[in-house]
Amino acid sequence: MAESSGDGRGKGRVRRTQVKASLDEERGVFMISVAAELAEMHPQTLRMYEARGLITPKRSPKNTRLCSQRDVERLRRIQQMTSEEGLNLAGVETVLEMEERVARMQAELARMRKRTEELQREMTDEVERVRRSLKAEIVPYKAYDVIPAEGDEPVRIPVERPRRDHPA
Amino acid sequence: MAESSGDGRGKGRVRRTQVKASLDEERGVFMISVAAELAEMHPQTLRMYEARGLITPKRSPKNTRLCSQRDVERLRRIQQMTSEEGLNLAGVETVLEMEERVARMQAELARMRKRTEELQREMTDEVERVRRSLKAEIVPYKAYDVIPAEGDEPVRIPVERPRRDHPA
DNA sequence: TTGCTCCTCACGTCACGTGAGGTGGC
DNA sequence: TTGCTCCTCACGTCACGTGAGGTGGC
Repeated sequence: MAESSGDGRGKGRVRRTQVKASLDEERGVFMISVAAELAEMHPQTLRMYEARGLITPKRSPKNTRLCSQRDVERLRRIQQMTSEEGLNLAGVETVLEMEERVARMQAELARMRKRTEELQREMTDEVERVRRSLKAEIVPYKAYDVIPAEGDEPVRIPVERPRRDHPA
Repeated sequence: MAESSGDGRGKGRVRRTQVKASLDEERGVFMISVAAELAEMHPQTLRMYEARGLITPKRSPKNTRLCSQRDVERLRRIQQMTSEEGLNLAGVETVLEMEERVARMQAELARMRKRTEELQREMTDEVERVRRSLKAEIVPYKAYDVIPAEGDEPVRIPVERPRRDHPA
C-alpha cells in the first residue's frame, strides 16, 4: 500500500490529513460572490436557494453568508439538476433526499455483503476447526477401540475397521 | 394466513388469483375519458404525459388509447407529485426512476437479510452437527488426555479436569 | 345527431432566475 | 469612493395545464 511506504510517518499522517480535509469541507470559507462563481450561478440565486432551505451556509459575525466546500458541491449538483435535467426546486429537494436514502441503502448493502462473506468464512473456519480437533482426537486411536475401565487400568483392544472421515 | 385456511384449495387458488390480477393490471381497459376521471385529471393532460413518455398506454385497433390499472396508478402517483409536492415533469421522471431503483435495492436488502439469517442458522447447525459427532467419539475418553506415541505403543495419562461440552 | 376519439394551436398561470434599488460596514 | 454585503420588489421567460377548434368513426 502506498500509504505505509515512503517516509515512515505514513499512517498517522494520512489520518490527520483526512480529518483535516473533512473538517475543511464543512467549514464556511467562501463569501457569496465566490461561492456563486464556483458554482457558476448568480449570487441572488444562491440567496434564493438558502431561503428555500436547499443550502444552509454559515454566517459570519457580521451576518455575511459563508459557504463551505460541501455547500458549493451541493450547489453544483443543484445547478446540474435544474439546468441540465430541467428539474424545478421541488424536484431538486425530493431528489436530494432520495439520493441520501439511496446512499444509505448502498452502504447498508455493502455492509451486509461483507457480513455475509465474513459469516461464510467463519462458518468454514469453525467447521474446519471442529473437524480438526475431532481428527486430532480420533486419529491416534484409529487402529484401536478403547473401553475405559472403572479404575486406573484402562483396557485397550486392537480392532480392524475402515477409517471414517478419510474415504480413499 | 387467511389464504390457506377455508376450503382447502387454498394455495392453487391464491396463485391463480394472483396471476390473473397481475395480468389484469397490465391490460388496457380504460379509454382516455375514464382513465382521466379515475386519475382525476384532464384527458388532454393525459395525452401530454404520454407524449412525454411518462405513460405508455396500449392502443386499440382504431388507435384509441387504452390505459391499464397500472397506468392509472402511475397517473395518480404523477398527479400527487405535481399537485401536492409541486414537482415538474422532469422531476417526476427522475423520481419515478429513482423509486424503481429504491424498490430494487429494498428487495435486494430483504434477500440478503434472509440469506444472512439462513447462513447463521446453517452455521450453527453444521457446527452443532460436527460437535455432536465429535462428542459421540470422545465421550468415552472423557477422563483422559492422550499423547500419541510414534510407534504402536500409545501412552495414556489419567488427568483430573472438568469435562468440556458438559457444563454442570 | 350526439358524444366520444384523434390531433394541433394558443393562452393563462405560476415558478424561477435575475436585475434594480436602497442599506450598511470594511 | 469603490466594491462588497444585506434585503425586497418586480419583471421576463418558460413549463405546464387546459380550452378551443377541426377531424373521424361508432
